[in-house]
Amino acid sequence: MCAIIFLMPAASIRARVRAEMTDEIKTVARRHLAAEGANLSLRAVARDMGMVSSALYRYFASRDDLLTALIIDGYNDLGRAVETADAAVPDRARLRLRWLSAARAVRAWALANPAEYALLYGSPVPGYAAPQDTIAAAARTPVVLAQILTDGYTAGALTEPRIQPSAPLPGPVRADLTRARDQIAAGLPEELLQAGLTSWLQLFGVVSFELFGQLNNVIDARAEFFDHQMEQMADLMGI
Amino acid sequence: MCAIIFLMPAASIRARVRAEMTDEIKTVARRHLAAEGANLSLRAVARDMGMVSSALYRYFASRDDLLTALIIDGYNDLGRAVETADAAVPDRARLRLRWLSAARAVRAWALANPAEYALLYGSPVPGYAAPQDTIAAAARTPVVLAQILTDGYTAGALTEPRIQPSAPLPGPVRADLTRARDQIAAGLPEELLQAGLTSWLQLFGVVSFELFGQLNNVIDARAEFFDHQMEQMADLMGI
DNA sequence: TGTACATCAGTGAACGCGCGTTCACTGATGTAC
DNA sequence: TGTACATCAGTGAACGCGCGTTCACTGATGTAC
Repeated sequence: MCAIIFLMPAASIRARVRAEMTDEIKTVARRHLAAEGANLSLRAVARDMGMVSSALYRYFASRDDLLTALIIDGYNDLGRAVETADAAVPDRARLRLRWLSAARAVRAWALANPAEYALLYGSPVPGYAAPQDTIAAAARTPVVLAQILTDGYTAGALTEPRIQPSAPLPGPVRADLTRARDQIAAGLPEELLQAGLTSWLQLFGVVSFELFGQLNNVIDARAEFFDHQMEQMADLMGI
Repeated sequence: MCAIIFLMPAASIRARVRAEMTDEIKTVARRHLAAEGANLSLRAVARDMGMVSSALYRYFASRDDLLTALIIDGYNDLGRAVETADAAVPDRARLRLRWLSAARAVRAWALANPAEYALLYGSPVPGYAAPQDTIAAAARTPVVLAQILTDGYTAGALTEPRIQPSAPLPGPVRADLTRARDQIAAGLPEELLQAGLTSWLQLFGVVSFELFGQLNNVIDARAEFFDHQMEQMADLMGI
């Protein structure tokens, strides 16, 4: 018993320290990202940690690997925030409230972590190609939004978007939506998913424009504007 | 007469060569932007032109100045494309067609000039602050979109968005819209401008998501999807 | 019309930085017998 | 329980690059008298 208590931790202490170091590197890197945009410098991170730059290679095989880890963390962090915001609405049938809550969580996270947001949703970093590993993490936020619609549809509260588009879905688009539906929103009619997609685009469009400066000198009442846009999207989805 | 013909050009020949050089520098810089993203290197541009890097300082006071020039050119180029697309619709009363034409011009320009698009609408370049000079050029595209609505309103074909939001415009947002209206869309009701803003956001949201890779593995039928989104926005505006 | 002078584009060297990555190494910690 | 060996984190020097910007200069072109 004693042997287990004292030997097991001894075995994993190195692993634990390693995990802590890895986390600290990412934390420092995130701070640098915030200060300098996507020009992340390994040497600067190492300097900040009081290490020699080559030491980082014990934790990440390359600068790109560190970037990838930051991106995955970012998607997960945002996804978690959105999930939490949605889950915070006790009455699961109040779809509009859930949508607003989730949307506000996206904006709040983006404002709190502008550099990471830019890393995820801004222009691609030159010379960096995001690996497939990021996909699952990136999907968390859309999954929450789709779930809101699916819940409404399953409960019968939602049958089609309140606002009918004047033109039917083009065939190829419908095919894309069917595929997406089967992955993250089982059973949802394509028309509803389409309205959800529009809302998803609007959500990130507004946040990106606000963060990247396109709303400067245009809209000052940022929070009110955002809320109004999201209300409008709720209208569009019919929730 | 001969004196004028031969002396005047002599005086301006230096100016003309200078203008041509300036243009060539920008052209080469644009090519580099396309290849490497926002990490524009003066030395690389000079190398490509067969010049020594310090020679560029005869034309641009600094790297930031060159970037600013590229940004202004970009906004103007995009604006010109959108203006042309709008003007290409002979029947000025066909608002929906004008909107679709202008929107498609934005997407086409972005796909043809992805790096410049990223420079204008992507994450801000680290350490670079866009000067006020860019504002007028940046406004060209929104002005076209606002003009379409203003034309419809002036002609009486358009009185309010076809889709009434469930909530009225919040006061501060209305104030922002009034100010924007007085600048670029004289006489337009705030509600219509608001619908236009939503469409503007959606337009650039879709284009950015497509360009920055967020639609990968989601939507393959890019052009059809885009058109459908824009039709939907036309519905929203009531044009 | 011809000459002296001013303007200007471009050169080449230098300053003072930065970067990612590799590699042989030291010394501490963990493992197996 | 003690000892020999293996694993691993971190070092420090180096490689081979890159960058923006300044500055004194040359030599051609344009201007004024």
